[in-house]
Amino acid sequence: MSTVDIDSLNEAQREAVLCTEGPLLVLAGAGSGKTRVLTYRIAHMLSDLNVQPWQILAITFTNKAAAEMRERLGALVGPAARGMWVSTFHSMCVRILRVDCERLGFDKGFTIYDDDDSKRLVKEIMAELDIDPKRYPIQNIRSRISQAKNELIVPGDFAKDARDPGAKVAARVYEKLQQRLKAANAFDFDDLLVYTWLLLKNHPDVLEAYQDRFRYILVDEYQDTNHAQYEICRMLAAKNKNIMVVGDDDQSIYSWRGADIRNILEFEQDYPNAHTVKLEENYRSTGNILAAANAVVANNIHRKQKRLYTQAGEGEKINVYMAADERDEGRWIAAEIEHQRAEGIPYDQIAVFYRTNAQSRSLEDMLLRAGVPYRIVGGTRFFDRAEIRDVMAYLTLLVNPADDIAAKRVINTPRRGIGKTTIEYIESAARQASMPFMMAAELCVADDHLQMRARTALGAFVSLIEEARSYGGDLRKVIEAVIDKSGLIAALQAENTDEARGRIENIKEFLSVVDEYVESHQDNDEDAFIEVVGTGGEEPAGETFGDSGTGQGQLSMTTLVASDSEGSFGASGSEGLAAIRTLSPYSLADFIEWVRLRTDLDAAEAEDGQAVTLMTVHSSKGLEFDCVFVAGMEETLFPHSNSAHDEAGLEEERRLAYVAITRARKKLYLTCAQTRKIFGDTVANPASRFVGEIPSELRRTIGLGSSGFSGTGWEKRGSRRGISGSGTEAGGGRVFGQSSAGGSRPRNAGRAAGSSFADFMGGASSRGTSGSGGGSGASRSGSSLGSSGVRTNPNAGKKAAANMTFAVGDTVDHKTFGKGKVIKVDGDLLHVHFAKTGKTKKLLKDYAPIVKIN
DNA sequence: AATCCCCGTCTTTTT
DNA sequence: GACGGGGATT
Repeated sequence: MSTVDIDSLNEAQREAVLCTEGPLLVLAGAGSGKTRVLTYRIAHMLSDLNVQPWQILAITFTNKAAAEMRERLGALVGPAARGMWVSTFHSMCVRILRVDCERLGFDKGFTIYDDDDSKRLVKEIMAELDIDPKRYPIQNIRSRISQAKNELIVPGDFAKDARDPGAKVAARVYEKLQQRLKAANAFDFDDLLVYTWLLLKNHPDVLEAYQDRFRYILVDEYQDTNHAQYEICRMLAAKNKNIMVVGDDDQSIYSWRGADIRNILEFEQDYPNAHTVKLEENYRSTGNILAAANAVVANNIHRKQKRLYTQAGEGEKINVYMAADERDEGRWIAAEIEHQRAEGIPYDQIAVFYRTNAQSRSLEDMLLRAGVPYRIVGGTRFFDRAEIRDVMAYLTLLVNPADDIAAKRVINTPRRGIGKTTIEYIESAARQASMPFMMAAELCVADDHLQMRARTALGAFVSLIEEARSYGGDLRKVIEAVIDKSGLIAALQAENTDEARGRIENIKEFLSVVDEYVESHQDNDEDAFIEVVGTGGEEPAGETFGDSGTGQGQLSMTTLVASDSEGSFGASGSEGLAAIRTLSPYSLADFIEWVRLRTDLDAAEAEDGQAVTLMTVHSSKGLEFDCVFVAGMEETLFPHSNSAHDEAGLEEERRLAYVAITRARKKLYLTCAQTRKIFGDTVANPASRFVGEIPSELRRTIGLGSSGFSGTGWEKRGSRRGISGSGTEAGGGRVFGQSSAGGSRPRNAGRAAGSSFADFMGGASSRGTSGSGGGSGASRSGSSLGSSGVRTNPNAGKKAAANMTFAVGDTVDHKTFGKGKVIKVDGDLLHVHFAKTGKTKKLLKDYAPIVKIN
């Protein structure tokens, strides 16, 4: 009778699927069929329990996860899932705010500030408040503010509790930041959560409408929720208490973003009658891979005890490759990928993970040279490119004239002769009249304090924007016209450089993103009447912020928001239910919103299919591959030195390693490089302790130093037998040769293999690895991994301050300033007085070229 | 107003 | 080693 094949589930999975009423906590180990449970549960509700799709709210963390769930649901129940809400926390908040943000004093045309925008704004504010960014680094202030927002601490309370000077400064910035954001009719990422919380908290009717609408709530990756997200969930679920949360404390890797593991650990306290289900059978990985993952994460003290098991066979051992340097590492990975491919594993079943985005460079380079097709997920994102941001700023400015950051970005981009003085003049005019920058700019056209040249240029810009606001019709055509009128393309063409041509290509690519958007939202209008259920059928179309007084053609783009009439239609049918608006393929505002909440451009990836995937470990969460490489398994990189100082940080790094390992189905490779270029310097780091935490019988070491490697790298260094004299000498020479060769090589210097063959082959140590891969031919003569950096790198002598500790009174030797005395230690920051200059310098202990003298 | 060059900072991870 | 900011130069 059921359309859902319950029998294909194991007992625990079935229990979770069938338990639809009341609070439910599902502890789902890696690869235990979590997504399957989620989708089956929803399908079960829809087809067996007569639950309406719009009564279900499924929340995920990434767009990727949301897309996957939607897809799998579609496959399971087809169109029955229409109108159901599967979204990320952030896009859910945007939609809620779009409907009722006026109650919070925002206009419906609000825009979303991404990281870069918000950073610019904070920078501006700090300049206005005359705060020295040297003393109070912007990211430090921003992260304090962000933390406060995640904890739902409003500026007033934050200021009250501010004790240290940094917090006090942050409090001032925080207060002003919120004012400025509101004036700009903008939310930053954190605000989306905070304001949604405020809305629900202060407007019981709104809250109730959503509570009535969302009778069933499902939250994925619950271990990654922060306090704000937790509160929003709690409020939404308070009435019906039908909330299911799924998570795994071992996969909590976002504490730096405010994720609070307690949310999952204390779920049972929040909901005393909560049902708990544990999914402990792993269906993904081989026995060895799972055993390795379990062994690593077992070193964490703060975790829920659990045992993940599999019925699969042992499978292959885990391969640990010791590379000479990061280029050798990339080269070997490329060769091994080809090898695996020859064995029948398709490219898209192979992934290479790394801890930091910076590592992707050398990996990319080597894959490119080896001709291995790859695609990168995340990293320097398409939408972060300057030219794309420029285009976006133009579009944003049309929809939200109050967006000062957007206005200032494009007022002189491309150059049109509006310089610093003019901009500053407009700024002060805007501040005095407390009006948006753009409005002040309009007035300044007629201001004779400004030079005629500037006024003419300004006038051209203002009318350009005003004219663009009158465009209407097909979204793609509108955007094309805006780009054309902006002069961006023309300016790039005039540059006539390869770089500029690349940028033009990117803008063209952007237009195909527009097409993609239009296409994928085409059918939204048809089912909008299911989805759009108005609280009061309001949603006035075409109303925009502030500029109604300026006359001129009103924004026809927002007039084109389609679902208005249908919204009212829906409202008449279902009184009191919360309004949800879908994205319209005709609305510029909706398009901008869509782009803003999009972090990955991997929708376009599906077609090319045949490529290896490169990404950070963080973005790998939730995915799986037959064959996984984890590059850069070295101390200071993974675990990252910034996290390795305290136990909590280290445990999170370990969970990260756990996530990486458990992505692999059949084959797992861990690689580390004996030396690596970081900040332009060659440094040597021992192998990651996480490698050593994998029982040696589960792994097989290949490559350099495989004979001498005994596993633990870090704590055993120095006592290692493998440090042979000859190896060290060879290593030293090579490092020297390599750094100069590497330095002179132009990046992306084409694929002319002939000229760079020697370069490609690198140093002597990589001789055996280039061609057929497999690592069998790798040199075994090299020095052991983990021999100290000072030894292998002659330059490192004065740079190996990392992991060293300093105390007040220590004497240090600085590469350029000579001898100095530590007079203050402030975390990683050292205050050092140098006799030679007579000055006190603040140095970061991990970066400064200093060495302790005893 | 635009460009160039020097300097310090920096790289965790993302919605 | 890259990038942005600040200052000097054109």
